[in-house]
Amino acid sequence: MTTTGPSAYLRVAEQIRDRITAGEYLPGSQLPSLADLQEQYGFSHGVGQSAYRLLEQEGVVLAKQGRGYFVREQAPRRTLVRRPPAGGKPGPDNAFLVEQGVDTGLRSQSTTEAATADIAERLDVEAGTPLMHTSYVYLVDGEPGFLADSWEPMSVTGHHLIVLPEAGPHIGIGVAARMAVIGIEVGEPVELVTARALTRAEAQTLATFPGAPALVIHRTHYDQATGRPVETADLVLPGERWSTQYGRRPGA
Amino acid sequence: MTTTGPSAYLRVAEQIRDRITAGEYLPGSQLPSLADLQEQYGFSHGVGQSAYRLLEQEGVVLAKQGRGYFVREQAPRRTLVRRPPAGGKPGPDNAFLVEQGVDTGLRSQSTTEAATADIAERLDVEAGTPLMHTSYVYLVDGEPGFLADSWEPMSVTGHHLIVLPEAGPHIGIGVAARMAVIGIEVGEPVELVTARALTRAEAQTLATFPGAPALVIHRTHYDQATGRPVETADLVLPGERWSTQYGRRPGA
DNA sequence: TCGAATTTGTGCGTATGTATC
DNA sequence: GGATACATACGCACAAATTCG
Repeated sequence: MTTTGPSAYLRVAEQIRDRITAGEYLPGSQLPSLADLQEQYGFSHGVGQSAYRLLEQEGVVLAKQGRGYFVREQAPRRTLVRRPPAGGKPGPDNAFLVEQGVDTGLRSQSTTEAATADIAERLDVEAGTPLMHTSYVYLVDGEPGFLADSWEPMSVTGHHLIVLPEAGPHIGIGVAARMAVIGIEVGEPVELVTARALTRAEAQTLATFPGAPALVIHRTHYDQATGRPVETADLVLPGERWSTQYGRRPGA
Repeated sequence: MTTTGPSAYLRVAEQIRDRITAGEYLPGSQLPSLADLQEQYGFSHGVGQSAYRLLEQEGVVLAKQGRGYFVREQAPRRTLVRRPPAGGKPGPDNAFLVEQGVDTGLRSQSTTEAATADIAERLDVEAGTPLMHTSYVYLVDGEPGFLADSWEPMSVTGHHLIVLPEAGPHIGIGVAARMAVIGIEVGEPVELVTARALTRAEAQTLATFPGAPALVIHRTHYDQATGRPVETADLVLPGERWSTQYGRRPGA
């Protein structure tokens, strides 16, 4: 072909997109494999891959390595409430989802590590200070919903049973309650909220595409008596599926 | 090659990144061209391009077609404080920037329009209700910093001098103060925060690229006496340059 | 004004790696 | 283990932007 129209992968992408919006391919169903496209259009499989990657970035299809490409079904957007009702005590991050009757779960893994410069500054300690680092995957309806990473200085919790946030008798009760067990009263956390693109690894566990906009919350809890930080965490929420709420409607 | 180390473009990227962080390449200076890299490392120019593209996604370098690659000089990230000190009255959106000594400005434009379904729901009115819609561009150091769009039912402010938020004697004092003028006491606003990609138009006025992750805040003010919403707004902040803070460190 | 040289961007084929069934 | 599927790396040709003579 000498016609110098839009390039091959764009034409392929458009045809597939049209078929999806026309309802020819239904949400959740499998799309033609790269080999199918190669046979159908005559281009190398890289063309089909470029087309699918474009549609993936548009949020239209989902790639599963070793299985195939699928029409994406969009989950409803959920809201994470970041402030308890006036006078209430803050619970774990998924407390208000549970309240709303959403089925939630949790996977976590703890390791000890040395503080990076970034985390050291947030916890007001020297870089290299020993920390307990816990990674969480919050599940919603059995699927990964959002991620969290928490860091606590070993000097705060190291000598107590609660040193492992998600083991022993104090599972899933939230930072404030865990700290209360060892006599530390924490106030309302300070939250720094920003937006960035998801990394490849994050996108994989969250079943989205790399580069998707995400809400990132840097949360720090302070000891109310001394004013010193006792815990800091990063919450990573895919922007497409989540919003977070600060404040409550009066009378509601 | 049977050595299965990290791939070529990752090694190249790491070396360049190290040189930048070591200060060998200074912010704003030009980096080796793809041809230079090709000669230096012996790979095809695609390897160098992949390396630079990775560094570009990390925000470390900036590509200018036809000119070369440059070490990026990053504007400092600014923080928008979304809660006043305890006991204080909320001011306009840029109040805390002014407090921090940042040079801010404002461009705005008001029109009357009918409520869309989306905005009608947020303001608890019928779709089609007449609204005053005001678009803001907040300037920081003379450059567009973030965007805001505000909607108020004409039934609330229409008979008063304050009907135009940014004209007359009540310019730039914030929603709470303006509403106080007509005898309406508003409480702390409810803010729904999410992340999405910037549209082409937004990216243009904010001097970023379309698709860049942005923080979007849906803010609603309620009349404390009646509980009814009196104003709602969308704040759009490029994620790369902004974070928003909720809560304050105790004692700070 | 124009064209050549230089620089980055895009499209696409091929080989190889890795996950799934 | 083998077949199938997607992912990554990389080379090359050509396109587009910039600069300069």
